[in-house]
Amino acid sequence: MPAPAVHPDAPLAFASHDHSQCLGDAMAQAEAISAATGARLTPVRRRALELLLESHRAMGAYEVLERLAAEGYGKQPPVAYRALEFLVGLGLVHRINRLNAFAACTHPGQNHTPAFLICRLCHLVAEAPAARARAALEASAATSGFIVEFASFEAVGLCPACAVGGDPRGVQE
Amino acid sequence: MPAPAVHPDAPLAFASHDHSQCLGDAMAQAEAISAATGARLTPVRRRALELLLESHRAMGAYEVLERLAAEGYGKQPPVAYRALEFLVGLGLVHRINRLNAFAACTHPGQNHTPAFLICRLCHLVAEAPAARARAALEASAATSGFIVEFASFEAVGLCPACAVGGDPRGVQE
DNA sequence: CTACATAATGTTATACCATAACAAATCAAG
DNA sequence: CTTGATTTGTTATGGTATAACATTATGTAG
Repeated sequence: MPAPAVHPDAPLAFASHDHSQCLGDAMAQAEAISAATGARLTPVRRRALELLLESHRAMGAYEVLERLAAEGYGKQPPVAYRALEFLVGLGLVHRINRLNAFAACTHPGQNHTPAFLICRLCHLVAEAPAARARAALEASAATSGFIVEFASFEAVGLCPACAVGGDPRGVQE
Repeated sequence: MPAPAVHPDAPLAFASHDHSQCLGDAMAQAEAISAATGARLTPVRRRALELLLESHRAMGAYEVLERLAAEGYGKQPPVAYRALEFLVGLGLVHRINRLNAFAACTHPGQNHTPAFLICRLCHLVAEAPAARARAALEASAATSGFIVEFASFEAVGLCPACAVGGDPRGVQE
């Protein structure tokens, strides 16, 4: 799929909330997790995470790169991809395959299997708990002897706001 | 050929089975679905589907293209992408986002929400029933007022064969 | 403190995935 | 047969991602 079909100002969560606090919390969590695992949350990595947390939406790697470059970091793709890879490895950021994009985890540290809810109209993306879905998937997989190591759940549909607003013709899924 | 008597909701790829029959059945289904919807299952489209059915794996668009080109069809990307798009539209082929690849549906025509089980060692892909997982996801989404229209379930792990063979150091993906 | 090993950053170059836009061929219907 | 829509094919381009290597920073053992 082409470019970030990600809406410029689409927040990551549907509900309004204290944004600066959720950012602070997440960064504190990131610090803690990094420290606990001995991983180094270097300036680029930290900044990449902040960018994702601030925007509260899914961003393409090149979009992250653009912002990092503007702040004096490297200007080539690997700069962004490596920072994102690091963050994904620590569970601080999730990759959304359907969008070829990345989003900061809204509740890192917790043992969770996230599901992503992608609104096809406003492109808002939210993270929902998927523990039960994962259990069901694992059960289904076990029937054929398959062992699930990683599972991704991505849903396309209508967020609360767009659902009430009617359906101004499909943007497709 | 009439609708197949059986297509138990079980992943075919991992189990041994009469491959030529499963291919034949699927092609018959494809014919039927095309006819029913007035869609034209032209030679390129038909061949693209056969290629996917034969390999029983997910294939990238360029891999499909390569094979089509070798058989005298067009040599440019849109040739493959258009055939695949057509097949996806009819539900005969699924797109696997995680792999940026496509796999033939193992039981087309049936109303199903598929989950893809991707072996990280041998790269075989099986389709497993995900009705319960979908129900769980919908329930979770409903909590935040989100309406699920399309859901994708993709699991990476070990297929039965690779699981017993031990873990020969990740071919990973 | 120095020297070494390791990890992180940055670069260039390239590969892979996907689509837009247009021309030619094909087909279905009147 | 002619018309209009669909399909196939092309060229060209754009978005996504990684390999490979040079340089710099960091941590650690001596």
